[in-house]
Amino acid sequence: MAKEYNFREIEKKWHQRWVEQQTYHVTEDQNRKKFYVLNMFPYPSGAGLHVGHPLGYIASDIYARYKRLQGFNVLNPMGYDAYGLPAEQYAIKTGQHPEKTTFANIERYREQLDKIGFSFDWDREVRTCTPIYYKWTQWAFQKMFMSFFCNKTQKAMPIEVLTEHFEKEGTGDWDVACTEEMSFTAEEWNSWDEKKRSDVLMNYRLAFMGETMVNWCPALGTVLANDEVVNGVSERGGYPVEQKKMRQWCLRVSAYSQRLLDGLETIEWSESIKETQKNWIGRSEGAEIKIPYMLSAEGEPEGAFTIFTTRADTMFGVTFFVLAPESELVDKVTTPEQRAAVDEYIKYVKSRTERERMIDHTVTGVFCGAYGINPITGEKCPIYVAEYVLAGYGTGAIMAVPAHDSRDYAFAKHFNLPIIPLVEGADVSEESYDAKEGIVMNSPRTEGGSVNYDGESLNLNGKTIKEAIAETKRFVKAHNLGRVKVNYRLRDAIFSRQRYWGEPFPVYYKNGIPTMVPEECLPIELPQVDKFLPTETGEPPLGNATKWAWDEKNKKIVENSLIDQKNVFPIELYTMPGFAGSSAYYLRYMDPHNNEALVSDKAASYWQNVDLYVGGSEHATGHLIYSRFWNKFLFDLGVSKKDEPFQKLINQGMIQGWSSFVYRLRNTNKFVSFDLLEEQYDDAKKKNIYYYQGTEADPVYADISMVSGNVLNVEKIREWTAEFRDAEFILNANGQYIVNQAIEKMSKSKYNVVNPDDICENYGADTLRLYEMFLGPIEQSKPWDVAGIDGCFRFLKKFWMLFWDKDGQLQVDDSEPTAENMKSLHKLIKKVSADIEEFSYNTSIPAFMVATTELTSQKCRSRKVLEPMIVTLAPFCPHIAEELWEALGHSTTVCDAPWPKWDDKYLVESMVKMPVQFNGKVRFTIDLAADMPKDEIEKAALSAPEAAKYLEGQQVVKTVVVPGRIINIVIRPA
RNA sequence: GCGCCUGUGGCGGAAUUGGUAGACGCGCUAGACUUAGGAUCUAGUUUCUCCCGAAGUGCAGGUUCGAGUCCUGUCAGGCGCACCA
Repeated sequence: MAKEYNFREIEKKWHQRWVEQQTYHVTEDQNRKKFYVLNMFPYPSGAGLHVGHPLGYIASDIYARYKRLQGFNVLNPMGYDAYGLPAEQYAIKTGQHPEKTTFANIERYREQLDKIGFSFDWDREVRTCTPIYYKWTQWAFQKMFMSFFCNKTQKAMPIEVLTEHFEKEGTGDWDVACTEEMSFTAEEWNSWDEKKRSDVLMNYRLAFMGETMVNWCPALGTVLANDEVVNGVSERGGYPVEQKKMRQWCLRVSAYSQRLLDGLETIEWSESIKETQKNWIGRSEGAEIKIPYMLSAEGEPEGAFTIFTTRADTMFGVTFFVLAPESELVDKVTTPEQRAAVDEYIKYVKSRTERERMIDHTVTGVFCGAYGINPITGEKCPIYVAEYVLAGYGTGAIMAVPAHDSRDYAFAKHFNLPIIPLVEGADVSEESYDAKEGIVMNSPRTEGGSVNYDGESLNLNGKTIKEAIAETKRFVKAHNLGRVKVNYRLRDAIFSRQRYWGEPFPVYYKNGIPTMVPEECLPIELPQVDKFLPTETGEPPLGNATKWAWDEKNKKIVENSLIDQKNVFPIELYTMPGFAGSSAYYLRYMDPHNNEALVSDKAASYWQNVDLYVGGSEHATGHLIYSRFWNKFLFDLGVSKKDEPFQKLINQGMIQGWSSFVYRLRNTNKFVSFDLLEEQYDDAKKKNIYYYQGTEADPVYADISMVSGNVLNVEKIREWTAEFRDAEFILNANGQYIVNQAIEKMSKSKYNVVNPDDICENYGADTLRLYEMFLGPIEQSKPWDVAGIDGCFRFLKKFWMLFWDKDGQLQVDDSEPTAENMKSLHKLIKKVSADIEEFSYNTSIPAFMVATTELTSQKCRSRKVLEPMIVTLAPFCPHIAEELWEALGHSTTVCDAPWPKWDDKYLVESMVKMPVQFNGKVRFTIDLAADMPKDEIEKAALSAPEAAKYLEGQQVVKTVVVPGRIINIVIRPA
């Protein structure tokens, strides 16, 4: 009887063994080099793991195991991003405490993960919702509150440094990051009371409370960060989002804009994700220019506002100015005559949702009545209010150059404003010329068309646009008309949410002043509430807590009834957003049980930062920005030891599922087979509409388990839900019901989820691991398709049979391997080593298959070949590798074996390959030994047996050695 | 509109620095062993052609002795940002 590959027994055995022997437990071993592998930790959703989740985990596990075999001390932890909206919404619906459902989901995740055989060190598990973990989230927030950012040194510093400065010099000319630029003297600062100083400091703190425009989602009852809003609706749930001015906690992420941009140059991330971050940060170099304005066409200027432009060269083409409707300036520049029109316009703008504004780009706007004076030309131009100018970017005011900006152009055409071309040869009769190329003209248009400052007036005619921009900036700066300015699109992150299931803020309100709970009292634990909804008075859910007040003297949380505003004060009702807990978790893994520090200096110094980070690219503008920001702050504090948290990033693609649709005739309970429907494209809705005998049919999801191929199992779907039980199914001529299929993201709501447990059950974890890697390049999205899984399973069976004879006896001996054996082995080692380094695991699997087939047909028995084979396979399929390793008589785990080294000497078969004739020449490819001199290459080529048949009877005229490994031999027929 | 990425058989996808295109798997075809096979094994499988042979990596050019790979243009698909001045 042959010995069967019994994966169930093998995998169960080794899962137990690994736990008993703590095979994957790591400590800070100073004698070994560290390697830190990290997966983006999952949110434990109620749906459990699907086959897409493990894709990245398997890829990183292979790398972690490979690095360990190479002798590195590998940290490969796992945990849970446990705060989140779904658990809270489930709680609102059912009354179940989110902690209960979250922990239940975590148990389920753990069970599923354990089946796949990862090398995680579970002793280091973190859960963001546990007090021991979020203590350090709160701690970091407090540190940010107690810090400001110096633009000169580009570093965070303690806020005391700034207050000392204010006491002595007021604002002075210290360039620090702030919400709005302020200017006050030391006397003023010293005269202010505590409340006023607190308000002023909010302008500088890295974590601050600010009155800002926020994305308010009424359906979710909370504010959202910019990256949580997609196409004007909430990312979760797809509810409408509106702009609202609210007091919220914010993080001054924008202070780090330049460092976030510069850091991208030092890390190994894909170009596309770096590009996405660059776009999101959105650096633009330009100039701010002061524009004096007057309320009537005659008279003296009454004030000035500032505009921002990247095209300073176009100052001579300005024909009007535009303010954002939300800008505070609007009020000042509106004349009594225009007041009614402006008010009405602003009312109109406010009535529009974010989404409407995004989709609809019709030209709207209104004249304010005032005129701005162009400081370069001295011309007076009308000031408009229009929604195409955004309050949040630049100064919320622009100079309009219709000839060279398409938005200004559309506006000018609509309101019949003049258009002045400034570039030679540019035709602006139909559209604007936006390109930054060409020679400047009309600048100035006439003699004296350029205002003289201190004996100098600007003339740009004949210059290239690039030169003209530089020259104008110089001019503006030299004559104090404005300043050179770099703007960033990156906004500060809104850091508070009106929800229950999140980290509470360690903040109480002392007579209206936000005050930090002392550090030694952390964490402030999330209070119990009986309802998870907002209170009747519209307070956030924490308003339902009855014991949520801070006793300042006794330093503890007490009943709300004790609030007296002398010793006992109310605690913050907001909670932190999802990204709070996930921003520094990689540091916590280094030292997860430490209650004295986020991470000890010793652990942080040893592990440094994450060498390899694996996760989805959907976090490009969220987590991956926040986390880099958070880390840079902690780096400034000296807690983190590296400026960038994630050295190398691999974005695994999504595994998509096949969704199936059945079609219900509208207002009936009849379902029609897809092939009987007529299809029509609807331009307005941009999708296909289906009809059956004139009645429209609506798609309904059918669970993937009820479909084989594209045929629906009608009996099964009847049992599925009540909706289908009594339905009538109209079948096609073959008596089948055909479904429509589409490839979509795997999701519970689309009924297309494939669970990895089934694969583990039927084929084993090793096959699942192998197959997920074999599906295609790790970074690509691809649909799940079980078609090829048998191939992987067959391979493992073949590999297994390499070791056992017909009677189930081990057939490995100590014989010397043949040259052929060694070639098969070393080819494999070379290929797999290179593939793992480059994350192209999908191509190492064929190499395994080829080597196994070759060694099987060679009847290889040699331990010297088969043992390294096992080690090479171990990162991919650890269970089968362990089993065989043990069978070969080893008492230690295969994880501690050395990774085999390949040797080229077994691979070079012959010196000369591929002789080809052309134009009287013969061309050879030669495998070069390391430093072979040129004349030896020639000699080898000419004397090679393969060359003989081409060179026989011919006269060699010339030989040319091309750099690389090509040699051309010119011959003349004898 | 701006930026980034990708185009190779029926399918997923391979092809060191430019060097025999289509590895490996799926599917398909034929055969073997079988009562049977959706088990296993063997052979074949880019296209055209009776064969010899020829063509062939979205399309059109270019560089090169030689291009899937490099360059230019173009088309198609995907992703990101988007009245960002």
